[in-house]
Amino acid sequence: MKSKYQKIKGTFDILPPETQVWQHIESIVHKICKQFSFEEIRTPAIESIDLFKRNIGNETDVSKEMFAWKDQSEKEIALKPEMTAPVVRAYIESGFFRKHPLCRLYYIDSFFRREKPQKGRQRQFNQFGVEAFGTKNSEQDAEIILIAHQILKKLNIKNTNLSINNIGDSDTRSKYESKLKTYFNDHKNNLSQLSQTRLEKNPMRILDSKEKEDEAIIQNAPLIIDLLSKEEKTHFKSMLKHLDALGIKYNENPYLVRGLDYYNSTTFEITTQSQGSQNALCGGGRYDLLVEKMGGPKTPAVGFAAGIERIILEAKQELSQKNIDVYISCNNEEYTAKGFNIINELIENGYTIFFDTNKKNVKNQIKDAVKNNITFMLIIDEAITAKNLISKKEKSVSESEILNFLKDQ
RNA sequence: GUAGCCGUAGCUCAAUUGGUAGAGCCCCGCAUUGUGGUUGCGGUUGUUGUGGGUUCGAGUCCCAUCGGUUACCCCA
Repeated sequence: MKSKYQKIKGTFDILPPETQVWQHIESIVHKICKQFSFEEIRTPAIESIDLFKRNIGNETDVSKEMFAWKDQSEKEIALKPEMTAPVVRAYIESGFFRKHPLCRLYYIDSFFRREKPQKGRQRQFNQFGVEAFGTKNSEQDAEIILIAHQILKKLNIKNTNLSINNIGDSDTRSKYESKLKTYFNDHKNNLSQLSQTRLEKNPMRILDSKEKEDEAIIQNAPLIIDLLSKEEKTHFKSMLKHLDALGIKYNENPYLVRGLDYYNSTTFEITTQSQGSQNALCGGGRYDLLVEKMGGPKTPAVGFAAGIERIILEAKQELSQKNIDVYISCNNEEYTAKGFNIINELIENGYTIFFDTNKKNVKNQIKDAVKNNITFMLIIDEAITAKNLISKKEKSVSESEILNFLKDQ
């Protein structure tokens, strides 16, 4: 049907029965996070635009892709494009760190980015994620990865690939970036056309290149791990040891270096092997300096975020049928009050009912009930007929006998 | 932001070189079967995404626009 209105570009409705899939994922996230003693945080959909501009990364790129506007008092507002900055803001603003030296939070929420929509990439999209503040120990990095691993496992997502790297501090990174630039410049003529333009704008992107001619050059590129401090190397090694102990398979990926300005030390990403460029399910890492940069006390932190839309593309879950216990037919207006009283009692006793307020004729109601796999049917008129649609038993009952009839079958 | 492809009933799709917009499923009703996953008959649903243009005539050709999709850019 043609609607007078249509949804905004890059947004989508989640309709039944697909809502079941979303509920399923959300319940698993809640459950696993709580098992690890992470607590849920919810923050506003809108924030001051500076929160993101200043703290996420390249200022112009970031603001270009945000939904932002000036409100009536000329204040610049943005719909949140991600959750780390709002969580850190709330963490500092609430003084939470005073009560909880080790603060562990998780969220499930919608975010907004004004990008061109693609498969698995919408303008309003949904993520869940966790953030742990207060320790720089490698056990916390490993626990974060374990949570992501457990959630994906419970969602029955197979063929995932965990890539891990350590990118050191921002000093290391800028050193590495210039080293990389020099290296690629030396091999400029052999690089693909695309990568030659990247060389000026974003040399680290070349490491992700899919062009064949770039492969060999990338393989011999300098590695960031060689520039790491002794401390960082130890941290990295012990985290990998924890993962080994857990039997979690990983890939050391020295090229996993791009990302936000605020990341340091551990970074990781979980991808699937299915095709297409949008294959990252989950990404995260350490951001030990962000809390301090945003005006809080010096607090190390680590976390991840996972895209629910992409996970749904991977988790091909079977939809369960509607689970209705009792089909109610009450077509005679004279007995509507009686019908409603029965319905109310069934609900209070935990039954799921379907009341045909359309008042189709009884024959078609029976067909309807059978088609929907409903076991019991109550036909309420002057008398009440209770039917078991499977055993085909049928009985005329009084109002007080209904519950017994349902139990006995 | 750039480029390619696509848009017909609630869904899946037809419609010859431009010539009366259709089918299946779903839904609704009637009958039939042993009142129940059967079968038969009948019925509803469209400004062919929207707006212009060419033409005697446009779902079909042209332009614009909106939306979807794929690749690039980017990816918090």
